[in-house]
Formats: sequence, structure tokens, C-alpha cells
Amino acid sequence: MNASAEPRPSNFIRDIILDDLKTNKYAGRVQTRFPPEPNGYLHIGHAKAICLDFGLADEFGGKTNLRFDDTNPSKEETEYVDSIMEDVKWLGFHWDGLFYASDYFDQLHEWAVQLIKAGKAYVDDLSADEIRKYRGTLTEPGKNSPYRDRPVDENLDLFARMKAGEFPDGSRVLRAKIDMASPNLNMRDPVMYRILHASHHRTGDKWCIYPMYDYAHGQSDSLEKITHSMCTLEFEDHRPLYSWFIQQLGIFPSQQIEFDRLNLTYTLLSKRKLLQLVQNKQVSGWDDPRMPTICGIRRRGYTPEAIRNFCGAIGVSKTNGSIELAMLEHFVREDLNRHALRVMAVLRPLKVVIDNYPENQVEEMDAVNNPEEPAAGSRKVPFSRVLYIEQDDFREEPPPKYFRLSPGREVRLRYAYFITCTSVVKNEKGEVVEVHCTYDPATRGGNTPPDGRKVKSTIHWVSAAHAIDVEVRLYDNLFTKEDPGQTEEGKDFTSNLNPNSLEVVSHAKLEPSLAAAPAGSRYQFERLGYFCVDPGSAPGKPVFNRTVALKDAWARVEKKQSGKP
RNA sequence: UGGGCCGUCGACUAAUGGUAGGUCAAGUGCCUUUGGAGCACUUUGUCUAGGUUCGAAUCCUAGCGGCCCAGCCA
Repeated sequence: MNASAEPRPSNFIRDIILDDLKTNKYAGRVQTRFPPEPNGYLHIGHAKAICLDFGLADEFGGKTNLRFDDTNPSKEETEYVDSIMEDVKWLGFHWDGLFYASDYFDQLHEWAVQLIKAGKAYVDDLSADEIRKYRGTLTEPGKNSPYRDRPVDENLDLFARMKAGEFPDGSRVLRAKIDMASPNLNMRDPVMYRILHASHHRTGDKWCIYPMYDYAHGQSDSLEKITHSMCTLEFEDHRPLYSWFIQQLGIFPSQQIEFDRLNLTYTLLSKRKLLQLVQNKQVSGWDDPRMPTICGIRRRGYTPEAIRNFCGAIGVSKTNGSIELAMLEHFVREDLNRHALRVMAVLRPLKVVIDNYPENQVEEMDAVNNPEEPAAGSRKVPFSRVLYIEQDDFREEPPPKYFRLSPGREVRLRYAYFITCTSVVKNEKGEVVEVHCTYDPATRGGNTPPDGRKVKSTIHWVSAAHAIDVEVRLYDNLFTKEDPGQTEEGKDFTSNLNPNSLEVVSHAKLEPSLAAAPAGSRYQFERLGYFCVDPGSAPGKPVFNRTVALKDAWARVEKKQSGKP
């Protein structure tokens, strides 16, 4: 059973399936496939395709295969195969058949021979360069290759010798004989096989000729009896070719349906460019929490549920657009708000001394684990005379609408007491390094005192003597531009890299309950955001990644204030 | 410039000839022991011009705008 799908609005692909079901086009069957090329890690754009392929089949009681499109041995590796399987499973989907395009190399070869015999394919001796010249341009038709009308026997012989490894890479190709004057360049005698003396991750050195995508994909779909073969818009021009091979071969008529690829603001979703970031060490790896890869956002703390909800919400169409990153962030917050345990952490500590609190006293305060989920219970948090609060939560001269601590002002310490700031201690530079307060014993637990006085703000804190020291990594967008591909003349996308996308806070203070938090566990640091334990944490010293900040109403006010000086 | 595809609030997406609706964002208010969450409310949209029709986002025509295609990549 696949991850259950929330009721989603319909879309044009579902409508096609509904229609096919009604007309009994495929005997009531729905069979899809997710066909990644194992040449990189999966990213959030693939998640959209995965949710579609698996989700739609699941909805109609159909099946989905995972098929690795491994027709180009020079780029593909088992490392990628393994990561792809892990990521699909993590997203919550289960494939029915597990296949590789390379499973079909023998059959594909046999069909190629069949097409040669039918006069529909020929061996071309033209070089890659010459082929390009013969292809014509967008506005001019191509010219027939001088080898186009080679007799069948000669084609058969040459193709057999290509397969036998008699010719060097690039010396010959097998081409489909279609129409060099077609306005669709894909139909101008597309290459079916090229010579590549390369070792394949699964077939080893068995082959030195490898099928092209166009020749392999449709037939692979057909062999698996795929009914609805979804792919992205850029393959629209390939559909006539997809259908042409299937028709010439007279095999199961899979149909290709194209939808719009996911674009996200401030994000790059190109395997090539992501690989470049990894190779140039501009990120720490494919799973850098700033990467839009599945493994990256997993390490960042996103949940499969959030990603699935996001994919469901964005819908599917043929419009070329870009989703705002805020949409993705909304769905993590929504999920984490419901499930993440709350905890108190101080990122940038400011020492607070409660002058009227007994010197060596420690109290255990009751703190709710998750107000959204009463069953999550509560925990004890130690309170004492010396605390840390957030530097942001104190202003010596509070701006308008700033409700937090400042001289003479009273605030609530969450789950603890009301405190009033009485004085500050500054260093030589005039910076406030210590705040002195008094507390009101009648407000224990944070309760409103008998006199009913209210406080405008509640702030978080940790007990200095009990807090554990942790590293916290704060992430911002990897790119500074909405469309990172949009660059100035002569510059590439890396010029849009955000130099401040990672901020390491080495000595954050965290309540002691999390000393042994396991890798991958997710929490809300109250008033700050959602954080998860990085898998690279050393035992006893957790490292936290910020998944996403909480929405911050004060930040908006502050921004507005500074925007209109 | 040949071919293919696509134009609906700021973003994404519904409405399948019959009330332009939802989500995100933005804003306002309520509530609040997280300036979180929640709740309520609000703003903004059918690319343009013609046509068909009782009625058009939807059908037709013509414009305009955007994306994709000239790998022996997928």
C-alpha cells in the first residue's frame, strides 16, 4: 500500500486516466513507472513526479514500476541507484516491479535488427559533426545521409560488427529511417544506437553499443505494459518518435503524457548544476541541508508527509511556472507543528541573574511537550538563579511595539516566573552582557499573579548551570535570486550563490532533556523554529539543523519599521 | 524565423458553454503562558481584439507574450 493520498483537486492527467477507464482503453488497467536515470541524486522535482506516478496508479488500484533508465554507461553509477531506491522508499512509496532499461538490451537489439530488416533503420558512417550538418536547422530541412539507402544485408552486417566491437567509438551509428525534412527535428532519422566502449554498471562489458533514450524508453514502457507514461514537458517533441517506434514494432501501445516540471524560487533543480555544486565543494555534498535533493531536505529535517502534501497541493498542469519556496515551507511547518516536541533553546545567550532568587535553589518546572498533541505529555525543566535568554529578547531601548524585556519592564519566562528587569551590566564596548532582574514568586509556573496583572510577552530561557552546549546550523536560501539561472553576462549560476546560506552557531544553549537526542529527531525550539539532529553529530554533542524558522510577526513589524524610516 | 506547447488573483491551481472557487503569500481583527499555532474577515485575476452563442475563462479567428527543440545526453 502506498502512502495515502489526500483528496486532491483533479488534473488533466487524472482526467485522461478517467477517460481511458471509461472507454476501457487498457482493459481497466493503470500501470505507471518512475524512470530516473541513475546519474545523480533525486531532488524535490523528482518528488513531484514520484507522487504523480505512484499516487495516480495507487488511486486507481494500479501498479507502479521503478525503472532505472541506464542507457548511458558513461554517466551512471550504482551509488545513484542505491540512493534513488532509498529516497523513493523514504518518501513513502513502494514499487511493484524493479527494472532497468539495461534488462531490455537484448530485446531492444533484436527489435533493432527487425527494423533494419524492414528497411526502417540503417547504419550511418557519418561523423557526429557531419550528422549535425546534415540535420538542417530549425527552419531548413535536413539532407539524407549518403549511407541512408544502404542495402539491408550491408546494414545487418555493419550493425553486427558494431555490436562485436569492431569499430571505434563514434565511428558509426544506427539510425531510424524516418524523414529528414520533418519539421520536428526528432524525426530527422534519430540515432538509435551509438558505439560506446564503456563498462556498464550492470551489464559490464557485454555491450559496446548502447541504445539512445528515444529508442529505449518507449519500448521499455511497452514491455512493462505501461498504460500512462508521464514525463516532463521537454519531451513533448519526442512523443511522435515514442509512438513511431511502438507502432513500427507493433508492440503494446503505451502512451506518453507530458506535464510541467517543478520550479521553485531560490532553488535550482538541475542535476547537472547540483552535481557541479557538489564537485566544486560549494556545498558539503548531495545531502547538504541546503540542497533541494531528497537526501538534503531529509537531513534538513523535512518529513515525507510534508513533501507529499506539498506535491499534492501544487497540482499538475502544462503551464510553465515557478512555485514560491514559501509554499514548501508552509507544508513543513504545518506537519512539524502537529508532530514536533517543543523544547527551549537559546541561540545567542544573554546572561540573566534573578537577584531575589535563592542562590543555590533549583526548581523543576513543568513544560508541555506539544500543545497540539496533549498525549505528548510534559517534562521537567530546571530553573535557577542564573539563566540565559535570547539576546534578541532584550533591548536597552525598546523600539515601538517591542514587547520583550527592557529596563523596568516585566515579561514572563515560559513555564517559570514573571521577571522584571532592574539593571544591566555592560562591557568596555558598552554592550549589555548581563541583565539583572527580580522575580515574582506568585507567578510560579508562569501563572498570572493574583493581582491579575498581565504581561505582553513570554520569552524562553535555559538555566545556565544545567544547559547543554550545542552547535546549531542556520540555513538560508542557497541562492540570492528568485531564479538562480538568471545571471549577468559572462557569469554562471554560481554567481547567485548566497554567501550567507549557512550560519554556524557554535555555542547555543539547550535544555538538558535533549542531551541524548537521536540523529534525525525533530523538535521545535520554542519561538525560534524547527530543528533536527544532524546525523553527523558526535555522541553527547548534538548538532542541530534548522529546518525552517517559525513565522515571525515581530520580524515583520521590525522590517516595516526599518522600511519606512 | 520551422515545429511543438502554454497564457485565470503576487505565486500555484480549479471551474470541462451556465454563480470565477481553493491553497500559499499579503493585510485586518480575535485569541494566546510560543509575537508560534488556531479562528474570522479582506484585497487582488480570466493576455488583447474581434467573432459564435440567450450565455464564453472555456468554442472560432487574428494578434501579443512565455517555454521547449538543431547531443552519438536523458
